[in-house]
Amino acid sequence: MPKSDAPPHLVVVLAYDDLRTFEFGCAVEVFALPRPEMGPDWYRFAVAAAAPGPLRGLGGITVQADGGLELLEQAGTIIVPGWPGPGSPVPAPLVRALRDAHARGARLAAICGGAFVLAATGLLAGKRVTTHWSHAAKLADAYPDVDVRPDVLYVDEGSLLTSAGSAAGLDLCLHLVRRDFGPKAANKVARRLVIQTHREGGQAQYVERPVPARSGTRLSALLALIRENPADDWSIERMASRAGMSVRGLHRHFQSTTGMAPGAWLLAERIARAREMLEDTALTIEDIALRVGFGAGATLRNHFRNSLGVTPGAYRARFTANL
DNA sequence: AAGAATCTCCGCCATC
DNA sequence: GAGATGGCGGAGATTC
Repeated sequence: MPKSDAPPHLVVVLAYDDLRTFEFGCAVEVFALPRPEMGPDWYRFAVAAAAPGPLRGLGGITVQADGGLELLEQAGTIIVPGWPGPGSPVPAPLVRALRDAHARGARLAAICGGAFVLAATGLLAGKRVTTHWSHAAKLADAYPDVDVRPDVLYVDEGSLLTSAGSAAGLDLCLHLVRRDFGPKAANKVARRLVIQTHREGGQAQYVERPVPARSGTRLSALLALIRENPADDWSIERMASRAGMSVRGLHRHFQSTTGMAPGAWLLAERIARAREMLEDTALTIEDIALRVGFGAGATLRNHFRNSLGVTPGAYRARFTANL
């Protein structure tokens, strides 16, 4: 977490001619939106032009950057949102600016084809890296000393991060938020993203859908198991013994990887599942309750109402009416 | 619709 | 000495 006496962490996103607007948008969505609720330490944001000259984006828009490469000198994180093509040359001044920034301690994060830009700096040698699946082979050919992993969403090598195609850029950006501000903040941002794309009428709140845990976490096997069998009896004690830790330890691990207490996570998971069943099955609410692990329909109704602001019946009616 | 039994959460401290 | 871990207990939530 940034210290409160330092100026907030500056995120600089590169813009270039023929800009990949979708990848660019991922970074904007996470880092550039005003988020007063996140407090005064939240990121500052700027767009830097990778080269002089007019900048157009895919889709025909024109882009106005905040400045040129000099912005990279103050950046804590630099994001390369795609790149026009694997064969597109990376300008020497850009390479130099990225190297300097990295030497100074800045993080470099590439979305999709942006990995080619990072590779051109030579900093990726020996590192694990990913990119869009359709470019993976080209990247590996062009840079034999880079360890290309085509099958992951993103790779965190500390100060060098890369993500797979398009939308994986969101996962990468959320990952950065989690690193900087913790899982709770990442969940908040993630939830916001969903609200904006799926906005429904009224003030209905959304279940906190937990940010997926990094695989390899001590908890990830347990979480998967619970998701497969939500109806089982998942007392805290049973979860703990499944995960091979004490109850207290389970609490702590849940908090740190998920941002929620075990019970709260389980509840959110069961409600999310119930919601899916309301949407695409005709099961009775009683049935759904049992299948997702509530002891009775009344319990489901209570929790559903509490976290979504609608009764299950009303939710189903509205959902099917909106189809 | 209300209440008693049970479970969960989390700060605190000792321990490894 | 920092960092993770485990146990305890009480306020509060949950269940039926």
